[in-house]
Amino acid sequence: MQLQLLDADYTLVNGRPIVRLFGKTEKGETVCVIVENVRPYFFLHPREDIELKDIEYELEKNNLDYEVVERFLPIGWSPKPVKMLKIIGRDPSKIPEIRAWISRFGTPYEADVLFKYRYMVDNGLRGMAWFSVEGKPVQTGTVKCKTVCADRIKPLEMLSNAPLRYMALDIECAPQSGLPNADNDPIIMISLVFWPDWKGKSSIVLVSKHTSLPDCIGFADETEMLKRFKDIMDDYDPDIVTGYNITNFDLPYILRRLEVLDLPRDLGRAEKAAWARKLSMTQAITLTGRVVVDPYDIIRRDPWVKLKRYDLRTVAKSLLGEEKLEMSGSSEITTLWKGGLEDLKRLVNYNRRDSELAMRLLLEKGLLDKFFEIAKISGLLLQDALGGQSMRHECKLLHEFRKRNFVMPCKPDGAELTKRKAEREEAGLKGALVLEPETGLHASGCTIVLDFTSLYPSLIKAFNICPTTWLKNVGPDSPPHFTSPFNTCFVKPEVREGVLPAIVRELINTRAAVRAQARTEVDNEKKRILNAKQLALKDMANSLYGYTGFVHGRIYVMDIANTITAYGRDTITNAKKIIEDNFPYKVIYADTDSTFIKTDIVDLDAAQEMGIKISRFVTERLPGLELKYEKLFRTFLIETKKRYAGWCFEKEKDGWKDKIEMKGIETVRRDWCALTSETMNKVLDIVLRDGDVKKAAKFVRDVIADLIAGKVPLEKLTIVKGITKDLEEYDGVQPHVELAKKIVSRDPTKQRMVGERLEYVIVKGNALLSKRAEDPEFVKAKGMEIDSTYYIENQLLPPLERIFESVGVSRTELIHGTKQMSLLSALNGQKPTPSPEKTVLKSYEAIVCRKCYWSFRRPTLTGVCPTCGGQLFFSSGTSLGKFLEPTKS
DNA sequence: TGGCGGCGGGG
DNA sequence: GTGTACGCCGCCA
Repeated sequence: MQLQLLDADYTLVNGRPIVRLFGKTEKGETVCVIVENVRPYFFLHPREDIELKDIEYELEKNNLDYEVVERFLPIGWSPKPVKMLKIIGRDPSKIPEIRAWISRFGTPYEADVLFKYRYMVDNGLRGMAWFSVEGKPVQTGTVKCKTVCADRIKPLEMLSNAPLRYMALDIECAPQSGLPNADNDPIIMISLVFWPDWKGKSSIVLVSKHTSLPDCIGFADETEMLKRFKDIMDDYDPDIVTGYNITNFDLPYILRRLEVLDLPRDLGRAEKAAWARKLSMTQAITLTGRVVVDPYDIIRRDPWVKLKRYDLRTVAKSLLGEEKLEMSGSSEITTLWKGGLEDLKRLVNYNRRDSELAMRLLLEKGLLDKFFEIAKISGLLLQDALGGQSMRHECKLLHEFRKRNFVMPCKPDGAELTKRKAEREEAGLKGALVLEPETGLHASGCTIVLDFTSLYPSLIKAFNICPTTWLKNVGPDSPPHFTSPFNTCFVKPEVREGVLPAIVRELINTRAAVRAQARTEVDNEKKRILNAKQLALKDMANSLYGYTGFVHGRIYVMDIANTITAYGRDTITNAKKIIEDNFPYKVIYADTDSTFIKTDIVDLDAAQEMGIKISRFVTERLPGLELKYEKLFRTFLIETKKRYAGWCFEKEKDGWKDKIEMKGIETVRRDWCALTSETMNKVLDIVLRDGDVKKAAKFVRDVIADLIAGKVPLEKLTIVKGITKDLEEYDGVQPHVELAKKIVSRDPTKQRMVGERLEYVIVKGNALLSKRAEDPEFVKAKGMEIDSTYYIENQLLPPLERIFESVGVSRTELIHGTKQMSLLSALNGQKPTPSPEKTVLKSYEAIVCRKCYWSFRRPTLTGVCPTCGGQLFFSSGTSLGKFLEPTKS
């Protein structure tokens, strides 16, 4: 039988552990493979002064077996392995105790590896990978699916994935007041969406009162409903359980309700009760044999998805173009629940839609694809592959260390952690090099961006950087080695290839092969898997460096993390020098692994050609590394380190494609109103595409004028913030909290505002700013006036000022000529006339008339503006509008 | 610049 | 379950 490994756990039978592997056949059947006769173990490296017989006595006393084995120590190069004890126990859960007392004899290794992983690693099994089983069917009474007792298990190499069953769920509850509390507030409704269908239905809504609405099942009460919910779980038997924010809300809530109502909680494929453990903020839910997938978790952590908010409404809208149904908070749910048939119908539809959206996000956006591959590469079970980065590397390293006869250190305990943190505090981990940018607008020629491909992984590989190759003490007898810019030494690969370098090599080579394969693959399903796989390989390679500097990691050695970044800084500095020594261009900015080269080339094709030429030139001179042409900016504006925007051009099959690209300059932020975001975008657009700073400044003045004239619609001025706790609990004054208090005092039916999301605008008045937050509807109804000064000062100008300052337009110039000028000056006690000395000049590309904004390439002979006689000042790129050649796009 | 405090998603 | 772990943003000094 061939199975794809979906999940695993262990359980004790007659005091002895058995491993249970939950696998899927090619046809989608679920099989639980039972493995007997596996014992927990770990390694002990005894102290020099300890005699074997000292330990032997203790081991015997505690009914433990042992073997003397030879293993390499993980930190620091040594030519020979050392003698260690492999301590073999019986009950995995007893290992921590054993480890605690045995530590007085030496250093334990791998004493904290989860038992299921111990087995998997020892047998070459990886999550979502295939394996073959020979065995006999058995009945256990504890596992709900077909069960086989294994005689022989062998890992297999297969690309395909078994068909899985998905179930999305969403609950509703009607709290009496405020936030729902699982101890008291019942679940009123559960929507379930199935893929593929369950009994011909794609969805069903369970309702905790009698109803005859279509595709619904009504029950006498919550208890009956929950009983049926579990029955459906067992009957449909999903592999994947999903739902929006289910890990943090729905599942823990359901589990608590089952507990309160004294109902069984075995929602998985075995007898074990499902359980939720609280981490720092998020929880983790374990359903044996199934995988809980929360689209919220995945989307929020996806670096490609940048949204203002990550609620289901925003996410569904932007990723699926789909709307959530209208519902104005939990108080409305309670109202509808108490209402008539139409109300119930609306609630049911609302409930059903949320499950549908979660399911669609998961399936249509292929959210799991990459994680399947991460599981296969790292060896983690799918459930764990959905978690953080560190576990992936830990698992991968465990596999690779074992293959080479190395042992893995345990995770740091509290004392070790304190030590590491102190060490870091003192010596510090020096990061990447970020060059001080030449701020301002660069518009006279294209700015070329060249990136080192996978810089840190390449460095690890090129210089054999690894704890296992690290020469702690270098002497005349030391084997051939590299000496790093951090003054650390690593033996050369011909002496021994490090484990990290080997992992990186495999990841990089496999990725290249997978990408090549993906290009020629015609089958769409296979192509999708291959693409997910290359992304997973890239993720793994790029985050390996991070693991070497991860305080909670098993191979944390600050010297190694420091070595990698030191090589990185050296590399980028070298690249800059090579470029500037050999080409007539300047590197105006560089960050970690990318360089920005300013040229005088206006033609896009010529600029790209030059970029490729430079990248080849540099690559030839830096062995083991590749500097690659990335993209070009026709115009490029940089404010500070890490904050820039550019008119980006990328050549595609059907010609040049352009867009405005921004890094660090946020045009969307949840505490900004729409007007700010819109104005920011428009300003960058004018500056970069038209190259016309004066036009951009005028645009801002117009917006300010509209604002003062009250012509800006309220919707664009609305700021949204949520009330998260009882109003009395807030200390300090915040606008939305003050508004909530007002709403409560105006409307006695409103009790608590917890959980409400408030929209507000700031109105004119003499009171403190926070006290002047108002409900937009109330403002409309009462015809109140908004506080334009607030919007200009606090919303519009701060982000805009930074942009304009970098192109040499000061705040005073920005608002010059608007009524606001005098208004603000009066407020700030400033002189109303712009003072030229205060004008910020950072980049000098043009000379502009202060009065009419006409611009010149050189200072005029008279020293004043020939058109209007106005005073001239230096600016950057202001005259661009006149000499920018139209491009092919 | 750095440290502190609050908040996220869900109903 | 042989585990014990956030990370960003705004405010204020």
